[in-house]
Amino acid sequence: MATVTLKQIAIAANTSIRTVNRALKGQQGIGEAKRKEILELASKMGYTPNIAARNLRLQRSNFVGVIGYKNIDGVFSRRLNDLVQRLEAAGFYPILGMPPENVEDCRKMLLEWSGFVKHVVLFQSLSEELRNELSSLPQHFISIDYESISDGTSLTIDRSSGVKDGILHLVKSGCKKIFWCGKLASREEGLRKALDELSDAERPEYGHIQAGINFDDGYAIGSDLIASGVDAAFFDTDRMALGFLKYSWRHNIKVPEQIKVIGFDNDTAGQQSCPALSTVAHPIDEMNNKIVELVENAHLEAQSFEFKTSFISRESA
Amino acid sequence: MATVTLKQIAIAANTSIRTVNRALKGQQGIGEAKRKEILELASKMGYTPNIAARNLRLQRSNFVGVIGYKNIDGVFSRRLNDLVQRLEAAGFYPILGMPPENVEDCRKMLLEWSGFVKHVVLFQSLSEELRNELSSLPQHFISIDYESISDGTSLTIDRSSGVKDGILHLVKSGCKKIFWCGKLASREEGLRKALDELSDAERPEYGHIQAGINFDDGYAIGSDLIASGVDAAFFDTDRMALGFLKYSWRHNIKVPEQIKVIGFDNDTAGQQSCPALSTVAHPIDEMNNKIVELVENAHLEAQSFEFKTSFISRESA
DNA sequence: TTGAAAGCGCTAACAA
DNA sequence: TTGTTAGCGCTTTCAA
Repeated sequence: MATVTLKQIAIAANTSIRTVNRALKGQQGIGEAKRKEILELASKMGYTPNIAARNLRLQRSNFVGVIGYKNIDGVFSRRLNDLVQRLEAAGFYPILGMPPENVEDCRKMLLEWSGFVKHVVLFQSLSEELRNELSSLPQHFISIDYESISDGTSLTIDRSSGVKDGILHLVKSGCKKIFWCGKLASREEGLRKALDELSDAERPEYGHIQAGINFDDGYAIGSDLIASGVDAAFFDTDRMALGFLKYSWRHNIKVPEQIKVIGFDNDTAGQQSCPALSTVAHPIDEMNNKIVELVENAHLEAQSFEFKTSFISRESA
Repeated sequence: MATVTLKQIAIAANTSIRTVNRALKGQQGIGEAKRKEILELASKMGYTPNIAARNLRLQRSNFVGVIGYKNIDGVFSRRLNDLVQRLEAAGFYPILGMPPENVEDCRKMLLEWSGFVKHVVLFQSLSEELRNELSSLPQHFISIDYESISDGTSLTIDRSSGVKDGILHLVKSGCKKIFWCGKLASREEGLRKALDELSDAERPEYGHIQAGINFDDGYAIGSDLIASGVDAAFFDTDRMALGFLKYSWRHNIKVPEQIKVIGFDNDTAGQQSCPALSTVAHPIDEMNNKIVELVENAHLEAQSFEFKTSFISRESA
């Protein structure tokens, strides 16, 4: 912890705190000789300003709370990485917290942050109970992608836009029978939009396999999917699509020749898979820009913004 | 930011700050009736203690600086994820910083943290210039895996142990000709140790392909590696091994039937690849335990500790 | 040009 | 049982 203080320098220089402060801050109203002397002394003594004390005095904060996913791997890690860089460029640093298990833990964590943090970015869906609890806390909440805290601002993601483009891409590539695998309503909405946009002649046959959204789930539905005789499948997540890729690899099914595959999330693993996975990407840059803007300008009113996902075509479709 | 203060409650309750403080802290020396009244008032007014002020007064800190990799994806993200959880359980929260580009930026960042943070965990190799600079700062540095800051403590990883076990595993599986692909000395050391440990009869033929350590590099050396007629290859990183997997997939080479493959890092992508990648894992749990221990006990003396990597056998070898 | 002093919100020794 | 007060390290107003 900071160890040498203004006072100590003042004593050593046989002057007042105010004068030392002037010298250090490069302010007017101090003789050149004295300034130089103090500066040298400060550097010799290894002075470091205590920003915590400064912020207390100035009622400022240079930290931003970030509450993330349990599993930092995956999309969240890329989002966070980008956010950290942008915040840093603006002179802010993130304080990281895991999403709370219960109301108690959550309250405790945020109280530990109080006085340090004005804004908290929430990358996590929270129970209504928790959201109510939070709205009574002094911080301003920026919810990413989920229900906003009352009085907080929210940035949401339109997942359907990228899915729609993906499906249209499949149709343009000649697919006649497309299945949706998974269970997330946000994805289905994209599917629907694409189908609605197509004429009766263009519209492919469409089906749905209900399934979980992890690697193993994608693997598990492999045989059903193949049995259905589809041209193409859209999966709720990349992990899931990767699971299906594993299935088709084991059973000698060629992707995309026999069946085209699209995932969702733009995970790193999908960029490196065989074949490389076509996917839907989150609007990371745009959202993070907005977050930094809100933090910098200390916007504390409730607002909301929406951002669109986009389709990325790679080897699998 | 916290908005209602002890003073405000004191005024509202028509008493002194000290009494309010006693009530809130559950301390002795206050009448039951008064305590109850104050507690109710505080909750009605939405009081939140300002921890920044408390810490300033108590000369304490509940944050830990963490300087990470540029790219938070990969091993680092898993390490960080685990560390955040452990720190939180101990009542600490990480402040995240990107590894600095230059001495200026680094100094600036750490100065912004002063007063908030006693310990800074460094997950990044730093130039000697930077390390010297840091040793003059008030924080205590815990270097993970790299040259330590003078007066700091360091936790290092013995990468060779896991590599050695991987190679021995290959030999036990009957491999007669093994190549090392990459360029990292830490990996070669493991190879050497394995070869030294084997008798002349057991020792496989051994070769080396010099290469970069990314996905594309692994792909690029595919043809050379196949041409060499090896039955197993060890790659410096999982990304690289994944690149080779892509090559072999494209050229219809069966892994592990024709060639066994081992990577390094235990990346998520390698758990999901086809085939699942055998790899060498970092000692994440043990290291993070030690970090939390150091932070909790406010160990400020220079120390060093070493941790071992371990081999994980999956489908590719 | 220089310094005394108040105060950010909190804790705790000490006095009443 | 209650209150006064000093002080953590800093900034800044105001007076000298």
